[in-house]
Amino acid sequence: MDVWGGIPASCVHAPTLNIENSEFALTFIDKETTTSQQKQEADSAGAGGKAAAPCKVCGDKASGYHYGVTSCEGCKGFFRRSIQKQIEYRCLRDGKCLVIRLNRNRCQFCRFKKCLAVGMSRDSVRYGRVPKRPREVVSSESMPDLTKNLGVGTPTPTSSVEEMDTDSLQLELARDLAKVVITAHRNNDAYSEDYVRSMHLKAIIVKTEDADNDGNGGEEAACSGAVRANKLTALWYNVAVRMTPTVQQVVEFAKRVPGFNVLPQDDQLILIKLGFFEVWLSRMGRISSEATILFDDGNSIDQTQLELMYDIPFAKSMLAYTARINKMCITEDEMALFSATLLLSPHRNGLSDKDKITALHMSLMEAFQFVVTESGISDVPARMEAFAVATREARVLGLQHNDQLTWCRLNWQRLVLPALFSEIFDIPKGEEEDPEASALPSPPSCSVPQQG
Amino acid sequence: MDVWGGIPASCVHAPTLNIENSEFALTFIDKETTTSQQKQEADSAGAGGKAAAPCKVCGDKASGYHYGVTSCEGCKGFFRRSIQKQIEYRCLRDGKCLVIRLNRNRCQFCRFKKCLAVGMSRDSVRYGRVPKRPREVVSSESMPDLTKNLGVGTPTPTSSVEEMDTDSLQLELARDLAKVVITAHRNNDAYSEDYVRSMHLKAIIVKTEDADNDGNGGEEAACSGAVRANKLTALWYNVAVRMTPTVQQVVEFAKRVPGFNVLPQDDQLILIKLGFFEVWLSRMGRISSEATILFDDGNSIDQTQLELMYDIPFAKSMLAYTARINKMCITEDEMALFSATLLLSPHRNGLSDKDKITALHMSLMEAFQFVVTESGISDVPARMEAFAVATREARVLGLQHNDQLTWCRLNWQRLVLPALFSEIFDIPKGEEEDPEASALPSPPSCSVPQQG
DNA sequence: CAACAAGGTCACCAGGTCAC
DNA sequence: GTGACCTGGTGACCTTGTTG
Ligand SMILES: [Zn+2]
Ligand SMILES: [Zn+2]
Ligand SMILES: [Zn+2]
Ligand SMILES: [Zn+2]
Repeated sequence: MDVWGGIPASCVHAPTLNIENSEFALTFIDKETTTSQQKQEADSAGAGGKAAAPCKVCGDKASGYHYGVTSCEGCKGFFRRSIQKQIEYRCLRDGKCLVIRLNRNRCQFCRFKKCLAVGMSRDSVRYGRVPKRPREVVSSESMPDLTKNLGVGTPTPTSSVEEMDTDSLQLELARDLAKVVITAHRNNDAYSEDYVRSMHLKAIIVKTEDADNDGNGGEEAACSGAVRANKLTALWYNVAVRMTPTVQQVVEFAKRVPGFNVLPQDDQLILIKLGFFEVWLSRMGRISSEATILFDDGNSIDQTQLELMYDIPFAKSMLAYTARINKMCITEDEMALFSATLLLSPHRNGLSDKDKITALHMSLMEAFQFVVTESGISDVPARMEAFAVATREARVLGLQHNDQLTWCRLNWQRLVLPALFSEIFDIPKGEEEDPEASALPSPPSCSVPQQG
Repeated sequence: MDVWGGIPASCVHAPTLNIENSEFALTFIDKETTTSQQKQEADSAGAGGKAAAPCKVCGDKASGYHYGVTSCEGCKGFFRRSIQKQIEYRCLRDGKCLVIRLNRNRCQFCRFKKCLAVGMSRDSVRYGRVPKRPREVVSSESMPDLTKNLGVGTPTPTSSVEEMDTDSLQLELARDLAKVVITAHRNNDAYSEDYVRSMHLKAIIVKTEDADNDGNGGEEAACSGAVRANKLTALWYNVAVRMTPTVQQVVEFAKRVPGFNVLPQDDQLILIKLGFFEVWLSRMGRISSEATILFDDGNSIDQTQLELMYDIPFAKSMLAYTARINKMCITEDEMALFSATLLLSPHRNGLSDKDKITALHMSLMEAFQFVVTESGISDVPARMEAFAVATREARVLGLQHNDQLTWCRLNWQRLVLPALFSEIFDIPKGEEEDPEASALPSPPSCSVPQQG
């Protein structure tokens, strides 16, 4: 067979082919249908078979649903070892290694980061037989106050996220959606743009007002158990008091994001509970520097204090993230859409109506892009990519944050925290019989990027 | 020793090839693998007594499966040290030293070369327990859905796949496509990333081996017709011999790009014939400088020689292009997608199914963008634009190259060129005479790792 | 029960070590 | 610089426990 001979005249000068020599020519473009056929039968199998599920972490063949994520045996084992032992991984490069099957073992740090990023968590385990409808385990128990806050209202002009046809229609919808989200943000944010601008410089000069007003003095005290506990109690109180109003704002904001309040109540709760910290920290980033986090009342908390409340890597990550946000000089319109996309994340564990949230998220991303485009910035894709990077970083922080609350959950009895704060972070409160508090998972604590 | 002028005079007219006198770095691959280690393939079966598995590099007793190859402790350690430090080896002889246990420490260059040739690579490591059941890899060559989607010609699949939205599905497809293309590239490229890195510096120090030592003295000699013809004959021979193995690799690569082999045969041939030079030159750019083009056997060709083979502007353009590519520090993953987009260019003349190729090209561009994004580079759009510029430059070169072959096509009778080379560049070739043609470098079907 | 996932197991290999 | 040897991480299987 003359593979070269079939070429159109325009391409061929002399269609002579020496079959003798060109044994490569024969293996060339020839058949090879044997292999492609055999793999088809192996893969497709029955109609609609779902044999080829890739690992969400590395893309290898997944062996099942491990720690809340479809993953392979390797990543499963790796994640298990990582959370069992207190392993501090470290990236030898910039912390952005690509994690694929071929090189997943080159950088443990980035592999673990990817595990967290795709949602792996000890809390996300699902035991027993797989449910018919996608459903997972989360502490979705009764939530009196928070539930009440969410209410039942449907006052927003929710544009149905059903069918979208034309590009222009899509653009129209994106613009409308953006407008609604921006308004919702403006009505539920303590900061005006001017306020942010005025505080921007102040953040640098504001003295760190120490929160330990318990009179124990020595800030570098050896942190004996008692002293440390007292300090922590005061710290958490001061932080919680200043954080709690934002919970209210974020809930109100979420309610006004079109489509949010038609979601199942449980899903709404999950989105708020798991998304709040990311949104809060992003808001903080607007006026915080890389040395401190500044609250809206002018008080700030510095790295030392954060390292006391959380662990050192996480504190550093928090500050790195706020510094990143700060550096981006995000406009309030962008912050509105960014917050919405953080909240309406379809990846949260336990969501029952993932499809709808995915659709919502897509619409929000379009609106986000619209806002960025309209802002007149030169390089829109770069800006969107910067937000994507920030989103990933925020997601990792959000996942880790849950584990950072162990001390609070263990010492809830000595803490004085606003009810809403305790609820949103699953911290035990009085009147609840909770002898199992000690059975909470121990802190995996892991590793955290340190780069700026 | 002068490689480029090293063709015996008797070869100029007579078709008898004496490859013994000429460097042929790639021949050793074939020689070794086919003769001494034929039964090596049986090790994967693992049936019964497999007592003495020989090292694929030196034949010593292997200690296991290291870097994707059954090898001994010595070669394992040698390869590890070679890729850890930036060691540049150099062969003191002709680059085809036999590597066996007794003399494996005689020439590091040839030992490392052999390691690479038998498939040693960081990407090929196999961790953990050896699978008892033959492993089913998702990626690699099994992508029925992807192929189907690409084959239909609609880059935006609308069919419902599980519970994925269109956007993430498209991203999923891009990722899968990228994975397949990258695997195809890795399996069909003489250079591993480690090899490129190790050769990178060497390119600078390699001396330009001049071609004119034919005794005519003055290098600026007026190049009388006969002299020039002899020089050109030798030059073309040496270049062609070193270029030809890449043809096979590019063909194999193309065949593994999803959707390629469902194209009409004629279109496949057109794409390869018109795209090969661009892909080849891009590959060369990885290890070439702006002064020379370096082949994988360590020999290089400089501007003067290029100007002899082609014309002066084209030679300059070639070197400018390789310099550009070199400067971009393209990763192997990027090279994979870049090569694919070069090959699957819908603009080639004579294509019958342009629509399908256009769709393929679009999908590849998405996968390309995905790879660049995932690489963690800061400015993705700028990077993509750089590749777009390179693509345009390559296209111009590809078009011009066809005209640069005039001398070859006119003087085909005095030339001795590999059949495949003549075919892909439409250089006339004598009828199937040559009983000696079988002495041609046997098809280097070499070097494909293919671990089990 | 059957299906399914966490955790354990231990055959494996990358990388380091240190007499040569 | 080499390679026999060691240590620690890896992942294909296996065991144990949970859930429908
Ligand atoms: Zn994995
Ligand atoms: Zn890394
Ligand atoms: Zn060996
Ligand atoms: Zn040598």
